[in-house]
Amino acid sequence: MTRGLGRDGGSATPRSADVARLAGVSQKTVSRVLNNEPYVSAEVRERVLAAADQLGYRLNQAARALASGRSRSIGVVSLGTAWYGPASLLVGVERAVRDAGYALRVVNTVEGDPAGVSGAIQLLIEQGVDGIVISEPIDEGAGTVRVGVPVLVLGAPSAFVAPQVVSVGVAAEQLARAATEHLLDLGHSTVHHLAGVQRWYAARDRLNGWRTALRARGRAEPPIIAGDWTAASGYAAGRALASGSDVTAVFAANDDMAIGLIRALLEAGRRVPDDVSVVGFDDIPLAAFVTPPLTTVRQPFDVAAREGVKLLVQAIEKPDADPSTAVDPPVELIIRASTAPPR
Amino acid sequence: MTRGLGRDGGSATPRSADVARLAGVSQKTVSRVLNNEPYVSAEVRERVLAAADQLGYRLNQAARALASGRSRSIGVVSLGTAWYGPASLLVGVERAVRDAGYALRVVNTVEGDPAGVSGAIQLLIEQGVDGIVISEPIDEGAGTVRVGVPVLVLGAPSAFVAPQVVSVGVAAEQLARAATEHLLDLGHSTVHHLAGVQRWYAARDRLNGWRTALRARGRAEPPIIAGDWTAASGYAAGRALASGSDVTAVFAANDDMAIGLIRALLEAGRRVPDDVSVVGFDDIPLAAFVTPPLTTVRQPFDVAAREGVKLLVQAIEKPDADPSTAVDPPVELIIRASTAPPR
DNA sequence: TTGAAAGCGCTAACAC
DNA sequence: GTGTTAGCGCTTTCAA
Repeated sequence: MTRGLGRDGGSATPRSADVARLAGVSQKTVSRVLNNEPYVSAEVRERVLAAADQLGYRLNQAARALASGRSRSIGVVSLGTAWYGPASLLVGVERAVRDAGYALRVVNTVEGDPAGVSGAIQLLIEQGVDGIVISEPIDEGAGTVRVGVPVLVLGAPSAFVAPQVVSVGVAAEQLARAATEHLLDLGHSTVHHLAGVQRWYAARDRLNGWRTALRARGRAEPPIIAGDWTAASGYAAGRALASGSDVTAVFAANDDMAIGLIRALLEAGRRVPDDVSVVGFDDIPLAAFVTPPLTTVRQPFDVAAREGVKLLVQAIEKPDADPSTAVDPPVELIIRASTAPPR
Repeated sequence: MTRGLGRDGGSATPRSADVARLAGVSQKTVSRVLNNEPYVSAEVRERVLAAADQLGYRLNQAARALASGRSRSIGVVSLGTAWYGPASLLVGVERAVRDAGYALRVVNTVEGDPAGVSGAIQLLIEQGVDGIVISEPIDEGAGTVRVGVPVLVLGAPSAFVAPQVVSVGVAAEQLARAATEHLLDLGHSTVHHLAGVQRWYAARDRLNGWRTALRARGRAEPPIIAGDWTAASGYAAGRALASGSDVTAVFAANDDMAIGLIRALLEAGRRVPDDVSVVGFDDIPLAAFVTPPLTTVRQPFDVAAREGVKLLVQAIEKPDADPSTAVDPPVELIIRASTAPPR
């Protein structure tokens, strides 16, 4: 693989031996300097760095990976959607991985893909990643997946066997509970739940948080309304719900469904929040600008990604160290205008 | 780099020599089979494949990259945001790259990052990518960037010097023109434009399309309203606009701004579309579910990504072939309820 | 504190 | 059709 200016950018790509020659040292010394190894005199270090700079030298990562057995790259398995949650998580992961000095490789899974997560992991393993991030896992019913490198599961614990499995939550359950309690605190006798796709652990977490809040106060648990994360499914749920006059409060598993739901409610002549209060989940950028502005909860994606990757890198670089546990990020409930006390 | 089950998944990771031994052939023959090279008898091929399967053999990509000078990976420079446009493009690129048999490496740029796009490209080059995708480039004023591998620019042409530069548009200009013409066709005497950040080529394309439509009909060109892509900036623009009673039609450079704009208009007592018609850009999943449902245009992200990556792979694998040009995807205008004839 | 030699696991070029 | 011989550009011993 050619590098620097690349394929045939005029002169041949310099290698570490060229740098060594120019600096008047051995090739190994160049390697030492480039890897910040000790036992190099400051004077030699300077000389090597200057030579490398002069030549426009860039390290060949493939050679390094082959010789060292480590690729300094991390792979992420992400959902192949442009939805706000997964997309935000990916942005956070990229940032954290780059800051840690690793390269990022991405493989998306698509709904209905037979290979699924384990297929994506296989692809990443072949590419020689040092660690794997599973972003917002879904339950594929495939049982346990065995992996030979440390794994970080972001979003919800899942079934993996690996040298080390780090799991960092995105506070979904606490947030769902907080959202439900907000509605209860407002005086609603109970709260309906418009759920996400239950194969997603994220959907289960939200459902569990809702259920926990209800039970803690001894409230009736209304039948769950099934959604599929899309605004269209929220809209369909809203049409069905509009006829049930006993519904005064709904907690939707994401903002898109909440917005679809509200639209259907409005069309059916039910006012929000006067007749029905609605809480969403995600705090998408638009949440403050829909009508009415949406009360919702915000997931700490950036914190989760940063903390999680930190732990993953630790597991990669110090396999024997005790896995330190991640901090629980603060729960953020954003109260806007889609919730009010019942009439 | 250890592979297969990985780091220390019980037994040592098998190499091609192990497969060769088991199959009773030379190591080179294994290589031939694995690379689908000709001149291998069907019988031997079977035997090798069976042996590889039995051993759970996985090719070591680092070794392959080092020996062949090609990494079979493509790097993408993307914006570090979870916004719908960039996120959709990334999903499309990942899909297309994987389907082409390449691995994907991602480096995001962040607003205000001094290294910017050229820094991201450097990182990718060091990682040994065979080609680079620039997703939705922005003008950093850094002049021309030199790269040694083929480059695909997705969204708008930009300044690159590379062995081959492929540019595939996402039809932004035609779509902006169609959006503006829709408003004109409805009978509006002119159309205001709520623009995106002008450093983004995407924003310039939309502005140009709007301007072209106006000029083609000899209409007055109202002063441009500056936005920053966010709903908040659309909201601010809406408040300012609400007082100008001459405004009857607005084309916003994305849906988020359109939605913020509409909200401000509504709050100020101006009805949409009765008093003011609004067209957005992107067709985000929520566009159909806001109030009123948003008339907008849809960018062919998936087509652009697929076509673009096809051309890029061609440039990588057949550097001397004539660069075939991409097809122009069809323009899609989605008329919903935020536009109507002026009163 | 530095250097020489020996691979890492593949593909490339050439022989047979 | 198949095998042999050399590397790819680094890191890892081990010596000095």
